Amino acid sequence: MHSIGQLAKRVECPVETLRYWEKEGLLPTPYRGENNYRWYQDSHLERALFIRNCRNLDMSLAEIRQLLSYKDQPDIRCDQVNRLLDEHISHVTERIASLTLLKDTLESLRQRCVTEKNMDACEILVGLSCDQAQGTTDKCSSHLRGAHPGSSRSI
Amino acid sequence: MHSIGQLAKRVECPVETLRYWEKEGLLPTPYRGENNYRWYQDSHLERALFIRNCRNLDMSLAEIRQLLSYKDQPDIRCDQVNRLLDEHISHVTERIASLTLLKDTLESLRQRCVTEKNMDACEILVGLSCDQAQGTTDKCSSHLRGAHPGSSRSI
DNA sequence: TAAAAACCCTAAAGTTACTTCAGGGTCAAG
DNA sequence: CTTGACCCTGAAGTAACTTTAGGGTTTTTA
Repeated sequence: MHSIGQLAKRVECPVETLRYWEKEGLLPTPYRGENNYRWYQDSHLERALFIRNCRNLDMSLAEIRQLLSYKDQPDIRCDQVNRLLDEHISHVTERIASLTLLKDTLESLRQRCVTEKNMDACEILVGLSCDQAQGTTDKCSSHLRGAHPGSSRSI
Repeated sequence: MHSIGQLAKRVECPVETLRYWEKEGLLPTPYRGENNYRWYQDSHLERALFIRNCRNLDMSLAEIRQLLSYKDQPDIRCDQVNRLLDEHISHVTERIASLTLLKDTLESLRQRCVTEKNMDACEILVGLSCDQAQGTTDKCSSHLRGAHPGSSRSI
């Protein structure tokens, strides 16, 4: 039996995140002591590790929910797991490609101003003001986050 | 003079986004007709294009706000613009590196299940349940989004 | 000319995956 | 017995919108 703090240490995530996963139905509700504290079994630990591993692999909670539901039906075929993973991999691949394009655009934009000029002569600002589409218009990545995520998931 | 719908077409973004940028102080409040409709001038168009271009380059609204404030002081030196861009480029570079690592991990995980097994024998699920940290623990990218952004910014 | 379609408005809530905050119990150590 | 570490809940905040609800206006079509 682990307290929520102990579980958090083992899983290397904040206590609040565990409570959040529980509220979202990803982590089963644990036993409560008479002081209303949560007490977790090893099965909870395993599940929490699974979730954290998936999150480290940048899967969404929706994807993880899917995966968990597959996992809870041991008798069916696992090709759906394979498919989910394949799709996730292709999303990541797409995102890499789009960010690489982005980087090229940013670097060529940066090249336009190598000397220190005044603002009104800065070629970067000129480049940004024009009507041509700059960078990826990003039709692809409706699924993958871009360049400014929330704060980190460190312990 | 453009109506908000016309501006949205030119800028290739939803009408709601323009109203949002205005509320956030990025786009100046336009003239209002007697029916309370917004009417934009060419200066608004230019500004909106600037913002959209920056967004296409995956800059945050905070970064854009900075850039716009530089732009509004034509007499000062533009080295701050260069610095902002350099930082943004390095964020994007970091994110690419971390996603590339991620992809490797995902692909090696995917290799573990090439045949169709039952769920309880699926090596992928086994791999995801283990205690070892999988993928990037992502200490770097407190600034760059990951793999699941909001819905796209298409028109 | 009247009704339907297209366009405009505001304010508020929803999205993701948490984090932070406010306010308050519980427990072990000194 | 009090200080600090730990636990609880519920609500609000984060980014950059999107969606919804509810309601005007203008243009088009029948």
